[in-house]
Amino acid sequence: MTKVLVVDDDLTVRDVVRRYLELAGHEVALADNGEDALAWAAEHKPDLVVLDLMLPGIDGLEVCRRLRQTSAVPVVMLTALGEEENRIAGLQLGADDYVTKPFSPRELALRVSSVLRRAGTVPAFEELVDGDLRLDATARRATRGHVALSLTTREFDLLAFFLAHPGEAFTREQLLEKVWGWDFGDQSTVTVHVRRLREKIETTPAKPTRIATVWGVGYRYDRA
Amino acid sequence: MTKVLVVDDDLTVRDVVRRYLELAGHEVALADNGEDALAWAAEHKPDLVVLDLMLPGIDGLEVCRRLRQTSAVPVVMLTALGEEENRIAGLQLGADDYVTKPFSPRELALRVSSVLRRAGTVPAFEELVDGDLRLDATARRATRGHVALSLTTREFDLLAFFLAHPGEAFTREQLLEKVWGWDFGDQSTVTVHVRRLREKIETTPAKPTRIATVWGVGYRYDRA
DNA sequence: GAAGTTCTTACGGAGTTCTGACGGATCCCG
DNA sequence: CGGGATCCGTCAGAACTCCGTAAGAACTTC
Repeated sequence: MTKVLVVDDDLTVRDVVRRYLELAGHEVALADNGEDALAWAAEHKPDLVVLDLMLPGIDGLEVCRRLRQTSAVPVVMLTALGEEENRIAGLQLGADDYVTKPFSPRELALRVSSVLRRAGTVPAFEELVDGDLRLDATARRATRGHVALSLTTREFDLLAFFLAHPGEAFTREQLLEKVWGWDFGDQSTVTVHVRRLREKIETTPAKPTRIATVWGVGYRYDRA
Repeated sequence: MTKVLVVDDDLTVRDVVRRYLELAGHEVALADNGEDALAWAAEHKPDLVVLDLMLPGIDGLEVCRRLRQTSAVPVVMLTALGEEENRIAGLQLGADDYVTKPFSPRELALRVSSVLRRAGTVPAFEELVDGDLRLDATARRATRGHVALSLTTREFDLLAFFLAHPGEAFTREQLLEKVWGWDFGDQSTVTVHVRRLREKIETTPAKPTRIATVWGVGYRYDRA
């Protein structure tokens, strides 16, 4: 498991980012200021740091500079619009990528994965396989036998989660939390996505053999 | 047997939660305030704590914090809707999962099992086995030999209870209380469900060998 | 054989899941 | 910028499953 340190003074940002990174399989630590971030990083050696540019006390640029004095840890910068000059400075200081606020958390998670891959922290290929079903997490590509499945982002995430937890029953609420990252919401969202996914991976969608309905509970993925 | 401590100031909640957790095979202790909970936990080392956020005296967050000072016991938080901020704080303090009130007791039991599994307290698959009958609580799946049994929720719960208490005779009233969680009700409900269950697990339903009728009393499960 | 108990069957309501459709949002390409 | 396609979440109605109840038949006990 890769350790990612997220540094931002905004609680909401921290929380959203944390959730998405965890969803992507990272272990996440949080800090709301530069001092704590540096202290934590010195002790725990994170695999990557997500760093807000604007911070109370020591600002992001300075944090980045100091991080680089002692390690080569990859850094992804969060910059607000109109901080162009700083962003350029950040890149020169060795930030490996940057994301502009307001940003989509999913995009951030993607960039983080991409940087980790480039840095060689994470293997280039991560596969989930069950029977003739094959899911390449890195390329975000799915195949059944030799046929490519055109799954949407959500469908891919959902199937990936199922493949990672075969034989375990989950409620819609749990799936909503684990896959969508929502704490509340319409559970029929799950129902419909399961249906769409079945449409694509089941031989007979009306009589599913892979994604089983657990009546009164939710769904369960059964290995072939 | 795993020991679970349930902390809630509402008697009804405690009672319902207790019943469902016992049904899932846990040993349950109750506390209605933080002080008692901490004292009990210090002495008895529970495997997991179900903790209400709103408590008289020491609140749930503080209880969680103190628990964590002395042990790594997993915590599942109960939060009311609209306590979003607290919930987030709870997770940061190390709650392993949370359930929002009003919650389905069945879902809570599922989450508890899930957390215990993640924590490694409990093996990945918890099975009740008798002869060729096999009942997987995690997957909520039942098989006989290699054939999957399509049990309904009630049937599953009923069979699980029987398998957990083989050779012991129960009155319909007791079953109604232990499995249904009812304090009163039509006892023929039990009769009919036993019949339906026999239909699915007995070789010759009319001459049952597993679920025996104890005339004038109720039923008893006999190991194969 | 009578009384009490259990078995069996059937039914309707409640709850759950499935299905198809719709409108908004986003992305892509011209 | 526009236009089109895709994807996503929501909804409402249909279809289905499950459950509790009732009522008569069959069985056990005395």
